[in-house]
Order: sequence, then structure tokens, then C-alpha cells
Amino acid sequence: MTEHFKIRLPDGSVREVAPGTTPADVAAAIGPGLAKAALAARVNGEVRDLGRPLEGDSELALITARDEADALELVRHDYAHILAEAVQNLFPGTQITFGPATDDGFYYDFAPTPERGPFTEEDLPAIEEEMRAIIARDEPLVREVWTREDVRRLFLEQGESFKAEWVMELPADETITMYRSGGWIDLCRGPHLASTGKVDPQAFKLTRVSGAYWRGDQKNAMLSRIYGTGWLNRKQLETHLTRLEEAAKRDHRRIGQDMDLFHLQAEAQGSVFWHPKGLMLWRQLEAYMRRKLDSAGYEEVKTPQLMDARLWEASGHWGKYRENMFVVPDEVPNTVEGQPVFTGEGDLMALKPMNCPAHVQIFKQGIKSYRDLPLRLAEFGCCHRNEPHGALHGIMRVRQFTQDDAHIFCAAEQVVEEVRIFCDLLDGIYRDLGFADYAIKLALRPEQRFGSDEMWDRAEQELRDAVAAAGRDTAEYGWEELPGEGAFYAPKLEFHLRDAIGRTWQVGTMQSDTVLPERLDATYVGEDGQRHRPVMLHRAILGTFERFIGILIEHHAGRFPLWLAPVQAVVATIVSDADDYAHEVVARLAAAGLRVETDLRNEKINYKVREHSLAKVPNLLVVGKREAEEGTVALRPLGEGARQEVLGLDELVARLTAEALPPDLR
RNA sequence: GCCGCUUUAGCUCAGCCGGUAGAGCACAUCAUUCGUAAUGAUGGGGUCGGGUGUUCGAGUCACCCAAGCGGCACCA
Repeated sequence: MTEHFKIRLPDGSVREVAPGTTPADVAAAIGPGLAKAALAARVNGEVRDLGRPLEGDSELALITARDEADALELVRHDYAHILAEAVQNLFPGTQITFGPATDDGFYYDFAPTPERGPFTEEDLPAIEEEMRAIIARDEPLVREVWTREDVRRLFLEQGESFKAEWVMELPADETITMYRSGGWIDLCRGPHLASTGKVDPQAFKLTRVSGAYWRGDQKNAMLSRIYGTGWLNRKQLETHLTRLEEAAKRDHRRIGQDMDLFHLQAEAQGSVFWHPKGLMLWRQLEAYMRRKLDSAGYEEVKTPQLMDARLWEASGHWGKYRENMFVVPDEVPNTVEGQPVFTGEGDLMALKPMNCPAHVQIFKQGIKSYRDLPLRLAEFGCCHRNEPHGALHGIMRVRQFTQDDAHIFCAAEQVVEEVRIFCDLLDGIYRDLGFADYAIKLALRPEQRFGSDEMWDRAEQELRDAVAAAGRDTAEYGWEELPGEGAFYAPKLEFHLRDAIGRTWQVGTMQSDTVLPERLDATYVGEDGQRHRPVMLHRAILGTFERFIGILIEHHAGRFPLWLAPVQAVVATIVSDADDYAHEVVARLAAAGLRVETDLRNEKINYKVREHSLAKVPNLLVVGKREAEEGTVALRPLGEGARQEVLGLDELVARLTAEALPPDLR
């Protein structure tokens, strides 16, 4: 009697099947509906092809479109495969490399022939068409097990040097699989759907092209990457494309211009010109942060913009970041015939790229006692970094920025408690600012680093302990550890905000550092009368004002909470007879500390409502003949079809001042 | 820094095969005083990102440079 395998299904039932049976066979045995709907199989927890025979007793679950996460991953991987096949059909000689699924689709990296050059967006429609042709042909995707040498030989014959290189580096114990569809073959771990016709030809779109380095290393060749977005059906694709359009409307650069908050220009690339309204937002945010830091026991300082290069050599930044620092000679020119002559010589100074060494200088003034610790020095520190051109992005990634920086100098045994307190402070601030949803990650020691392994062991463990003490090392906070991602002198906690449309932004940080106190020779006198090294905790909550304001703009789509709004209300008249009364209303509100403007223009009220709505003014205060006579105001809050309320002046002032109170003062 | 694309009025954009520039909004002036998302008329405004070249002639073609955008790499 032939040996049968026992297959346990998710409903608990068990089937006996002959060797050679595939998940597709099992699906067909259960019913034609399932056979049709099945995309792949989960066998003992591993996602596999439907057509790959079961190898023994197994737990089997069939994956359908209902298992959305698994299904999307499979479908996107298939789209990438089809993309590669399409490109090679259209552009013979193009080499293939990698093509994974992404969060919203897929990409594939190609090495085009030198004559052809990188792909451009103009190529995309033809490639999409070819992809649809491959889907229409419904070519079976067949898994084959190969030997490493055979794969290498085949790829070398075909001129696929990248794939030939890669296959030799796969782990020795890994089964080497190739997937064949029609006449096309690719080295791929799989799994794939049964055939190219299983994906929806109307549910993907090639979106853009870009360069990408082979294996992510800029020392390697630049490949040509084609991105696509891919979904289970057309409706999902359309929903996604709409979401992208909505996100584009929130773009901080666009809103920044529309709302007259700031601008950027070529003469100061990477530095922001803050307009009055944008700076008002900044001032509110800064005042809020200052109050929070004051009450959390921080002391604010201000340190020099330019410091001698020797200080940066001592700190270690010169060696590692010299090329990203703005360096200026401290030069007194010679005078020749009454004209100054600069030779470019003189002591080198550098614009500070960070505040830490300066704060250490303050710490080092006088002799510090253990009684002075923890010493929390805060600075809204303006720093400059000469970021690569390609890194700049609106006001989110700039060359001049202001951090909400602080350094906590403390004894080693105070670290865990200080970090825990910080976690609570940061939590309250994020909630106040409308970001209740954020994640915490621990970035561990990088390959290139200062300090001993014992120091790193301890510093990493203390950060873990502190987050645990704060009760935030949980799935709710997306807690995870990121090997190799730490700074060169310290491990760091990273705090990632999730915004209104689901994007995440790393803003807050907490780094536990013993390297810099050592290098810059910071000490305090302990209870025992001996000198000790303090630990230096580098921390920021907003990160930088520039980036954080950019995030706020996109999070709120420009409709800021009242306490942050640059203009909190506009008094708009209906007839010019109400002008005097409008001035009276503005005077009352301004006296109460509200930021109010008037609109007395000879325009219809419809026009004014539209204009101030588009300008995202939170409150429109309409006054006509009636209000002027009765001493009232028609309050129209921002919003489509917003209801309006007629209020007396006193009530209006009370209402708006209460609403405009910053969250920490409520 | 690398790959691709883009750069025309304050803003958003049109401008074909090379023949010396156009719209909407905004702005100014005038009329209109009109109760909740655009009142009408008139007018001003551009050495087409910078440079070099090809050409009888360049916004348009070629090359170089710069900035911006989308990625890659980087992010103390």
C-alpha cells in the first residue's frame, strides 16, 4: 500500500493524499470555487506555489484574495517578474537583477545596454502594454530546482553578469530555484502564482523610473529601476491613486506657498526664508516647547555658531563628517594699495553641525559636583550641515536647521531614570501636538564606532530598560531593535510619528553617550571625592523645527489647530457701513491676544468666504449692518458647509480665547 | 554625489515641423455696497533658468552649468 500524507486544513479536518499531490489538487478536491480562488498555499507556515508537491504530513492553508497581506505580496512579486520579462522582450540585451514587492507595489532593477541607456518615463506605456500581453498569454509560472553551477553557466551564456554574480553568493544550504514563464527564466526564490494570467491586467501601473545602485552600494554600478504600483483589482488601484493625489495636495511645499508661510530660493539652497505667517507658527511651537522644557527641569543655553576646527577634531566629527561641514577661514586680509587681499589662509572655523560639543564646554566651566546632576542643558540650536544636493527636500531636509536639542549630563546610575522621564515628556508633547500614534525603535551599534563593546552592551541595555520602565516596549509602540543603525558614538532610541494619512516620520531621538564626555574630557566630582565621567544623553523631541513644521503642515493639510494657526480669525464686512464696527471687533480680539485680520475690501461676502476658506483661516467673523447694530458677530468656522453662529462680542472673545489656548495651558 | 525628468508673467500652465510669446488666477484702476466658496469692465506685467554653439533666424535644435522634482546613496 502506498504511503499517504496527512494534510491538516485550517478548519481542523484532515485529508490523506498520495505523494506528488499539490496544494492545487487539494483545493480542487475541496471544490471548484476554491480551486479558482486559490493563489498560493501556506504549507507549515511557509508560503509556497500551488503547484509545488507536498513533501510529507503538512499543515495546509490555501491563500486567496481574502488573505490580503499575503495575496498582495504574491501579486506584487508576480508583477515584478512580468515587468522583467516585458523589459527583456522589448529591450534585448538588458540585464536583470532584483525585483521585490514594496509597500504599494513593486520595482525591478535593470542594467540596460550602454547603447540603450537608462529607461525614461516615456518607455513606460510600451512596457505596460507588453506586460498586459504577457498576462493575457496566461503563461504558467513553473518552479525548477537547479544547481548553482548550472544557473551560473546559463546566466553567463546569456550575458547576465549580475545574476551570475549573485547566485554564487547565495547560502550554500539554500535550494536554488528558477522560475520559467513561456520562454523566459529568472533566478527567484518564489513563490509565484500558477500563471501570469492570475494577476489583474488593470490593477497595476508603472509609476516612475529612477537610478539605484547595484546592491545598494554607491561604489557599484548604477542600475535603472522601474517602479510600479500593483493591487489585487482595479478598484484598489484607483483608491491608491486617489490617495496619492490627496497626499500631493498636502505637500508642505505647495501649502507653504499657498499659505505664504515660507519660500526657498536658489541663492540659499537648503535654507528657509520664513515669512511672517510661517514664523508665527514657529514661534507658537517654540514657545510651547520652551514652557515644556522649563517645567521639566531643563536650563536653556545659547552657544556659538562658529567654532575652531580643533574642537571638531577633538569631538571626532571632523574625521567623520568634514565633507559635510561648512568650513571658513578666520582670516584677516592683507591690505595692498588700500584693497583687502584674501589668501584663503587663517585658522579654520566651522559652522556648528551640532550642539553637543558646545554644551560640553558649558558643562566643563567650573567644577561640577554629583549634586549638580542631572544637568539638563537645552538649546534651540541652529546648525548647518552641507547635505548632498540630492538629499535636500523642501523644508524637511535642509542645510540650515534648528534643533530642539538638549543634553542631559548625568551619573551612570541615573541614565535609566532620565531616559524614562524623557519618554514620558515626549509622549505628552506628541499627544499635545496631535500625534498619539508613534513608534519607538532602538538603533544598535554600527560597524564603525568609537568605544568598547562593554560600553555598547551597557548603553544598549539601559535604553531597553528605560523604555520598559516607561511601559512602551510593546507592540502598540511598534517596539523593535535595528542592528547597525546607531550613531558612531552611541546607540539611539528613535521616535517615529504616524501622520494623518499613515506616513511615518522619524523625529525624536535619545542617545546614551559616554564617548564624547571622554573625548572632550568632561568630569564631575562624585560623593567619593573622585573625578568621574558623566554620561551624556543627546535628545530631541521635534528633531528640527523645519522638518517638524513640514510634518505639521502635511498632517493638518494646512488646517492648523487654533493655537498654532498664523491667522486665527478674519473679520469680513458685508457692507462698508460696518467698517467701524469691524475695527472695534478686531481691537477687542487683539486685546485678548488673538491674531486677527480685517477684510474691508469692496467685495461680495461670497468672494471673501471663498478666499479665506482657501487660505484655511480657522474662523471667519462676518459683520454686516445687522451685527453692527446689534453688537454681535456671525462666527463661521472653517469647513465645507460650516454652520454659523451669531454671538455677542463678549461671548465671542471668551469662546475664541479658550479655544486658542495652547494644549499645555488648558 | 549618482540616474532620469523639469525650468516660459507673482502662481498654475499652453506654445506643433525653428519665423521674434499666450490663457486662467493674482495685481492696478473704474463701476458696483451686493448676507456665507469667484460681480463686471479696462489696464500693466516676460531679454522664455544661465552660458556657448548650429542657423539668415532659437522659447523651440546641440553641448555645458545651475536650481527644482522623483528615486538611489547619505542623514552625527
